[in-house]
Amino acid sequence: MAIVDPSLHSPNRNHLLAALPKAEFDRLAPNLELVELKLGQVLYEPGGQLQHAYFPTSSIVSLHYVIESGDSAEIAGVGNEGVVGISLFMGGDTTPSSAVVQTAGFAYRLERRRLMEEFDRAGPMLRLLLRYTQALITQMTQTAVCNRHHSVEQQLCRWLLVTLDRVPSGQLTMTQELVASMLGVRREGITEAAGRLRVDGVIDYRRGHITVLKREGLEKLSCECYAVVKTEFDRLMSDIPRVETLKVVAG
Amino acid sequence: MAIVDPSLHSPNRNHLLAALPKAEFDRLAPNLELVELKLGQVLYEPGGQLQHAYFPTSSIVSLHYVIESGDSAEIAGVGNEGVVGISLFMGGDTTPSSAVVQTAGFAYRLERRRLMEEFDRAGPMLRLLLRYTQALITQMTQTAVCNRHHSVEQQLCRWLLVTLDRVPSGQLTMTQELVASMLGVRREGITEAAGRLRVDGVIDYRRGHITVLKREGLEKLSCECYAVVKTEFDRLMSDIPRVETLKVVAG
DNA sequence: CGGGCAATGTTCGTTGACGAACATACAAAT
DNA sequence: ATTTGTATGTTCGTCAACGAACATTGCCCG
Repeated sequence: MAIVDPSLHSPNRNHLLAALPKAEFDRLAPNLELVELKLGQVLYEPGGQLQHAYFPTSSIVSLHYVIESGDSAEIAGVGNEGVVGISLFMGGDTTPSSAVVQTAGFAYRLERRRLMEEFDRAGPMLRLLLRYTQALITQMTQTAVCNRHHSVEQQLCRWLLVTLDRVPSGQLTMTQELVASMLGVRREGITEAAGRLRVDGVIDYRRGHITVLKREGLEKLSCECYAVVKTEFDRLMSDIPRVETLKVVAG
Repeated sequence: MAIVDPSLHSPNRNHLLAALPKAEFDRLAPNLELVELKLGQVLYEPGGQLQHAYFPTSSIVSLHYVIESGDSAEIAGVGNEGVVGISLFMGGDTTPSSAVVQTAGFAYRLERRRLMEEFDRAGPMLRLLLRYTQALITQMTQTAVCNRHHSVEQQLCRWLLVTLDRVPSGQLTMTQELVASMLGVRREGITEAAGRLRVDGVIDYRRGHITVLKREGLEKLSCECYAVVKTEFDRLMSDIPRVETLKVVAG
């Protein structure tokens, strides 16, 4: 049996759960189920009925859209700052997009019914989730304009920065093919852009692994979209107190 | 003094207001203020504190984003099916985008405070606004992927269809320059695409006016995005009963 | 330790959109 | 009716991204 660092598996590694007042958190805690998300796993597909909301701790989930031609694009990403499944409380239960695990890891999931019970109390949980949804909208908005006007290289840098924020080690497990699918561009386009970044000493990589060497380099080459989203995210989520010292409920 | 058809100025020409149960509508009605929105008028700008929500009746408002280079793109449009100012109730009060009047007309506006009073009752108004926000998210999502993968001509057709749904006459007051700014492309690109559509007999136009002749033609040449959004919109908003026969409160 | 295969590298022609520059023509105002 | 400004038309060269085809290389697994 593997020895597991409990801090890695505490619900409060997810910022939303951590931001809940104690009363709300304690109500939810017994219903939070730790699940392991594997690379490529699909949390929901277009039209599928979503049964759980997922609060990532160490995993990253990509909200992904596939069009008729087979081409696709990432609409937004969700890491430990957010939750997958906003359509549960926004209404409609499903969306035309899908949610795919982009980086393997863990998440806590909460049954649709439990989520709605808490949401319908119209208390802190509702305000928190709506505020987060607004931040997610900012991300989507920026993605739309970024797709229109910025180059593949700029978008790659932006994407690496966002991912880096969620993977503090800077060691990404990620093929160029996968990155290309996220950005909705050709794999060759990523190969070329990544090659330039490597020559510049900004990143290094080998088969399925990308290492960020100079974060400032990415920031310089990225379009403004990274900073805009980050700033807006911080503004929206900052006045929500982060509860740092929640005790883990002992099994 | 101009004689005005009162049905044009009834709040229930806005689908959201019309969908409210009588009790909720009656509470809000005294606070709804009819305003005329002029072409190009800016309802809010990035960072500006939004003071009212706007429920369009005959006007169309474009949620618009301008990047550092000066280039821009439309993120979504709001007509009489929706409301401008979701950040008021979602949280944050403002967004990095702006709202610009794309087609002159009327709207009812509601003070931020009044809106929040009703929203905080956690009744039908909350559910309605969240459901609409989910539909708006679908629009933004689709715009993001459309910007990545579809041609200017396809996007023009999509945009004309959306606008046509909000302007039943099919007579749009709109320069190519303005359309280009909406789609975030060059004016010449619109000239060329529109020229092809005219040759095909799908549309006709003259200085600042576009007339749709064959709607089916647009549907054929448009990308899938129009249909996806429309279908999803209908799904999300259909189980919300439309109140057709609200009485106008006499002044 | 040596396949075998997936990931990465490289090249080529093609294309859709861009940016700039300029020509034309319509509609509103004098 | 003529003017004038703005909307539309047209044509360049340029370029970033595409699609396809193929070469190479690192890593896992037998």
